[in-house]
Amino acid sequence: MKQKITIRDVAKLAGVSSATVSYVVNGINKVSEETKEKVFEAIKQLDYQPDFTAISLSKRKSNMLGVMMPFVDNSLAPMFRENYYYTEMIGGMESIARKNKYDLLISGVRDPQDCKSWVTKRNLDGLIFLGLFPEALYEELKSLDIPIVLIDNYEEFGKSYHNIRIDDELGGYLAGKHLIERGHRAISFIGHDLANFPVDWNRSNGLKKAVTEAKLSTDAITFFEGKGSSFEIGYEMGTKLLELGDKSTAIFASSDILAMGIIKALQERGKEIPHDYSIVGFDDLAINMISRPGLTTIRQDVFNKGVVSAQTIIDAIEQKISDPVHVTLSIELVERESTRRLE
Amino acid sequence: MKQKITIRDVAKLAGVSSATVSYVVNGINKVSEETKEKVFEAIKQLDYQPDFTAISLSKRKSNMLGVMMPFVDNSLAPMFRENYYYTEMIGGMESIARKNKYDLLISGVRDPQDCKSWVTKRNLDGLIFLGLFPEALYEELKSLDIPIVLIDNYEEFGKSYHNIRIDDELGGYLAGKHLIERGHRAISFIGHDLANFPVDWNRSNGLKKAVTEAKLSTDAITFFEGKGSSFEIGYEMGTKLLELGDKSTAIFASSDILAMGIIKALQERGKEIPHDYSIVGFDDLAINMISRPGLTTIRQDVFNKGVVSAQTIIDAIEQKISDPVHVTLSIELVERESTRRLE
DNA sequence: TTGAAAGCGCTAACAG
DNA sequence: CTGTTAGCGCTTTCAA
Repeated sequence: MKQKITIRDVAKLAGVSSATVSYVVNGINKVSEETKEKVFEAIKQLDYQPDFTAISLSKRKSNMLGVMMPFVDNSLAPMFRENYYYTEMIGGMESIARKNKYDLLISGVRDPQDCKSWVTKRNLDGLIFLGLFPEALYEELKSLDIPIVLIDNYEEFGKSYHNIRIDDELGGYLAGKHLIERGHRAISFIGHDLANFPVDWNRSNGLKKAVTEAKLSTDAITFFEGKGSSFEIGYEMGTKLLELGDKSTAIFASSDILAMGIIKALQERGKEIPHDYSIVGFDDLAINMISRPGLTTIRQDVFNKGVVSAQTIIDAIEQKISDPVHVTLSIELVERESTRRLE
Repeated sequence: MKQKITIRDVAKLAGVSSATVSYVVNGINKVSEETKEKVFEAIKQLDYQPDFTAISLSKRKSNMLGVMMPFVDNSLAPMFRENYYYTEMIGGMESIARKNKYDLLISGVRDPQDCKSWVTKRNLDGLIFLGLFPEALYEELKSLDIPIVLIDNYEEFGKSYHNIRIDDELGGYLAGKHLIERGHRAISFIGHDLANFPVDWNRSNGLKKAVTEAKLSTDAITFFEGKGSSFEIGYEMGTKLLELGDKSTAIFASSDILAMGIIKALQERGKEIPHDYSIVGFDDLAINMISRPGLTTIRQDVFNKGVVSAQTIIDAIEQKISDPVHVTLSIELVERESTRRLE
């Protein structure tokens, strides 16, 4: 194996000290043009690559970002396999990270200790949290003094961190309004554990708001809660809805993937979408293109959410911002074929 | 910010030298039980976390694995957004990596230089390649002397690296046999640039084999080649197939996502699956659950492919293997509702 | 069985 | 403007 080219090799070849090389490499402006010239020449000749590990050690900065994902069944596998929401967002983060010469480290976390030690061991410069974690985790991390970005967080304690989200209530409202305007008077809401998941709770709340605004009784809504937000759960809920003989004409699902599961269940039982049920989803992920009929949904730009999150944390790391940043990204209803006007 | 706890703090508290602490931490067996005891006690008391960066610098080993993904349109975004094949596989890698205390770094590469410098800068211990890259890249990397795992590679030069793949030709053969046994005598193959993508070429070749074996003329197959393997391309190809007035009764698509695009195109033009066309896909990704009718496909365990790849590279890093390992994982045909027997 | 000390490659006072 | 030098936190000879 070839010997690694170090800053000293460059220094020697350029006939200067390693400090000078370091200055040049880091663009510290106190080196004469002439010397710079020589150094650059030597760098090119040797194909010198500064070692991030060493930089990291001496600067206490790794240029690495940690991305925390929730475990499902003690593993991240289901996340990667089925949570297209997260992978799409990670795509956005990656693009910004690379542009700024950061690398992304992705991990699931068991307990706060684990997480903290991961950050310490790897010298991570910042942390992005996808999903909900126990408050103790954030508490534990406070002492680390690195920027933290929370996505879709509504917790009180979350306010002291950077926050990137959308207006979930507005999303629910738009969905509700869309259905009500099309004559639906009995709507089923299908979401994930409303008591514990503020995102779904807010979406359902938006629906309620639309119903109230239209001067309908809130009985117009039937609530179904699953224990998760997967295709299978959607399928389960759809089946349940039929079994219960629910009389609603429209369904608002708190995520696209849930909606797809519901649609499958309904279609398998001979129901036609949108003839028998109008359905609205949420997110507008890339998988939507697969769905037939095309899914009417509340579109959020998930990729961009990743972009903004990564940019926020990098800005924070590089001291361009200090106070917690709270960003609310825009959403819109996209009408496709899964909803219809009730005659 | 709290001062970082170093090995010296532990040493001091335990009343030993830092070298001794290092021995204990690394399980180097030349420390008396008694001293070990004291050291462990001190570690616990201080909640000492060895710093990977420092370890990395002094051992020249980072415990980080690089995963290279191909760029699409100069970005990884489409990969994360739509290539469920890769994300599913990354899930598998992550699980093994974490178990072995490795972290995964994911990157796209522009040119060989870039890649090499990434490895050098980050001190990566190993590299996994998803997809096809120019040969020059691998050449460039040779001098780095780190283990490299290639996924789905059929190139001649790939033989000197570790290789994880399936028998793609067998897959094509199984698909073809399935269709032929069900009475289909005119089959369209839809794949990605056969001249340059051996995976698709092998799959099509398997189909040919089945056709030949059944003593049919190879005219029985019509080939369609798209420039990619996405839903959109599938849609495009499906449309084209109809426009050409192709008389085939069955379609073998070289990936599920392609198949879904094809199905969408056909269904939109009023064709019924499997009544008008029987369709077989390839991979059996999680998105398949969305498809209606359920897609008959060649199932490979993509998650497991990630697992095996990661395990292989870790074994190589830790010197448990030396010669290039070539693994061929098993596949099977999964029959669902998208294929039918021709009467 | 333990410790002193010289690195690993780079940065950043400080001195000149 | 440039160089000297002391770290960053850990490993690993080598000697005791």
